[in-house]
Formats: sequence, structure tokens, C-alpha cells
Amino acid sequence: MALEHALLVALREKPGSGLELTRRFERSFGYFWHATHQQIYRVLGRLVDSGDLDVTVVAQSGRPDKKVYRLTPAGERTLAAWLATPAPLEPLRSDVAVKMRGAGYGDRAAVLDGLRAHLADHRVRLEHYRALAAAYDLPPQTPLAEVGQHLSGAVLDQYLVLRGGIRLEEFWIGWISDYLAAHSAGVIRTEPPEAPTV
Amino acid sequence: MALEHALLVALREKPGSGLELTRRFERSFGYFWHATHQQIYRVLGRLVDSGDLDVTVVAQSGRPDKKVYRLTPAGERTLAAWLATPAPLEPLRSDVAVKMRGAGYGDRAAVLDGLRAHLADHRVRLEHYRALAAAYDLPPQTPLAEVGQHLSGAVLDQYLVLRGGIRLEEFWIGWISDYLAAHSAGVIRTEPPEAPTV
DNA sequence: TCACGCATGTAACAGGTTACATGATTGT
DNA sequence: ACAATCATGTAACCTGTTACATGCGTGA
Repeated sequence: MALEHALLVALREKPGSGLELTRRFERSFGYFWHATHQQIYRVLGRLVDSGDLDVTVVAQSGRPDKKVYRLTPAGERTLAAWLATPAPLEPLRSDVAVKMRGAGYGDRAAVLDGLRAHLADHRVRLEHYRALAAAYDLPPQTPLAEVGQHLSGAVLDQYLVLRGGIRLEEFWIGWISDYLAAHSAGVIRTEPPEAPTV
Repeated sequence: MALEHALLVALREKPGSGLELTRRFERSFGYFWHATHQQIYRVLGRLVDSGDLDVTVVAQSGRPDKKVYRLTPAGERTLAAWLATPAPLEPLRSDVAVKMRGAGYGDRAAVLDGLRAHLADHRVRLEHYRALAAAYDLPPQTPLAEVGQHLSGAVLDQYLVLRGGIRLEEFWIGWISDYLAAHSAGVIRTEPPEAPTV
């Protein structure tokens, strides 16, 4: 799995402690990788054992000490080697799709309610990501092929991954909206406007 | 996890054996849920133990016997109960995103090659899904809100999930294309047309 | 007889989730 | 004194992946 590699990328960008990494995975990293602190601590320990990371204990005033992790030269080689290996197509697993497909075998109204809640969540996330993207201060309507002239290096890559997060939210919103639209029409068909209850 | 529920939906649509289910998960189910036969056999056994499925051994001419699984009334209740529970937002995990974000810490050309291969795979899948969608024989340009007037019940839900599969492939193609476009521009900037090597 | 496809499984392992545990310091 | 936050972890469990195993029947 690639939590190892996600951590290597995150620490290569900036060294940090377990809790700091947990925060990053809740925020900017969170739109394409999820991990809990328990898992992060476990993997950090493993990466130290394998020599990819080293640790420095940093004393803090008014706070418990923290362990700051950093890539070793071996860790940089590990990361570079992983980047060069082809990634297999990632299989999708979507509870939402299973529910959509199975909705007819239960209470369809309840499934539709669940989908509406999902839709609202995705809209919130989309706005959040758009706000993050706005912070990159690109000229309005910058064509993608020219983004490379305004941003570069790690910042450009971060921006492009963020755009993926935005596209993903748009995908969810589009899909769920499609489903709801098709099934609202079903409701209208059952009580057609030609026969109002007046 | 929901492999249990995916199997319940699949078997509710049509009873079948372990291998038949494996085939279905490679095909139509495959665009939103993935599972290997080992895992399917294990979960089928568990669902029989819990009383959600029952089994009939069916003798076949010229082939080994097969075990056909079918939902029990209890299984139908289990499925209906699950459908009514709200699904949490599914956290994304994308190796591709990690590689995009980390590309600068390794051989970027290799990462870009991997992405081009991904892109080609997604285009193939998209064409495949579009062919599947065409088999639903809808009038061309049918607005989504009217799809419910041509299809209904389980078939409508299948169609809508398939549309999600199509949207997902379009998402990947869009995202990866964005990334490649931004980085091709980067290459041009490094070797600008104003200074040709003549 | 040998390879192939059908059909079903077991075993070992890796990864992820949930629940619980500990200790320090700051603010009320 | 008590709750909240920072900071790090352990343990048990569940899910998913990979590799291997078995037996039957068909056709070359």
C-alpha cells in the first residue's frame, strides 16, 4: 500500500511529527489520502526501522516533546524508486453505488434522503477546495497549459492535485444529481401534473 | 465493509454461484466494486452462517457441481436495513495523486509516462462503458429527467450506476490530461521555441 | 496423457479501523 | 479540581491480497 509513500512525500515536502502529519492528512493531503493517527504512528515506526526516516526529539515550551521525522538519503531513494514504478489501475469501491443499484430492494425514499445528504456534503467540500485553489492567486481564466508559467515545482504539483480534488467533487455532485433527477421524474410520472389533486 | 451488501444486491438481482458472482464482479459490477473469488467465497460462507443466504447444490452436465446462493427472507431484511442506514462519506485514496504530488522528488518523466499509460487505460474503459450504455437503447439525447420514462426499477438503477462509471472515467481522463497539459507547458518553457538548437 | 477451463476452496500476510491507554500542560 | 488540548502509543479485530491446492471433465 502507499500510506508509506504518502508519508514519504509529505515529509519530503516538510518534516514533521506524528500529530502534525495527522493534521495534514485531515487537511490538504486529505482530499486524496486518508489516514488516522494510529496508522500514521505505526507506519512512521516501520519507516524508521527500515532506515527511510530518522527522528529528532524536539522539546517544546509549555507542551509535551514531539518527535520530528525526516527523510534519510535512503528514504529519498525509496521514494524515487516508488515514483518510477508504474501504478496499477485503482479499483473503485463505492458504497453509494451499491445503494443506488440496490435501492429498489428497500426503502427507496430513505436511500434518496441519504443521497441528498451526500450531495450537500460534497457541495461543501467543493466550495472549500475552490477557496483553497483561489489562494494560489492565479490570473482569472488562466488556461491549464499556462499554469506552468505561473507556478512551478512542488507548488504546481500541489495545485494540480487540488484541481483533481475539485474535479472529483464535481463528479460526485454530477452523479448523485443525475440519480436524483431521474428518480424525481419517476415521482412526477406517478403523480403527473396533468392530473392535479384540486 | 460492504462486500457483504454488494453480494446481497447482486444475488437479489439474480441468484448465482461463487464463480458466476466473480464473473459479474469482473464485468458489470466491476465498475463500482471489485472483489476476488477468494474473498467472495469467504463472504458467501459467512452470509450462509448468518442465515442471510441459502445454498442449493446444482448438478451440471459435463461440468462440476455448483452451489447456487440465494437470499433468504432474513437476507432481504438485512439488505433493506442496510439500505436505510446513512452511508458515511467515502474517503478517497489515490496512488496516482500521491505520485503527482511527489513527482518532483523523483524522475518526473517516468511519472508522466505512467500517467499516459493510465490515461490510455481509462479511455479504453470509457469506451467500454459507453458501449454498455448504448445497449440500453434509449432515444438519442434523452434528458436525464426523462430516463425514468423509458427505464424503470432495477434496470433504471443499473443504468444510472453505469452513468456514474462513465462520469468517473471522464473525471480521471480530465484530471490526468490537466496534469499532463500543465507539465508539457513546463517542458516548452525549459526549451523555448525562441531559442532553437540550430 | 497433457493442457485447459470450470468450480471451490485454504493459509499466510498486509493494511486499515476501532477502542482503549497514558501523561503532560493550559485554562476555568 | 476538572475539562480540554497536545502528543504518543497498544491491542484486537476486520478486510483485502497473494499464493497455493484440489478435483472434475473436455478436447488435442
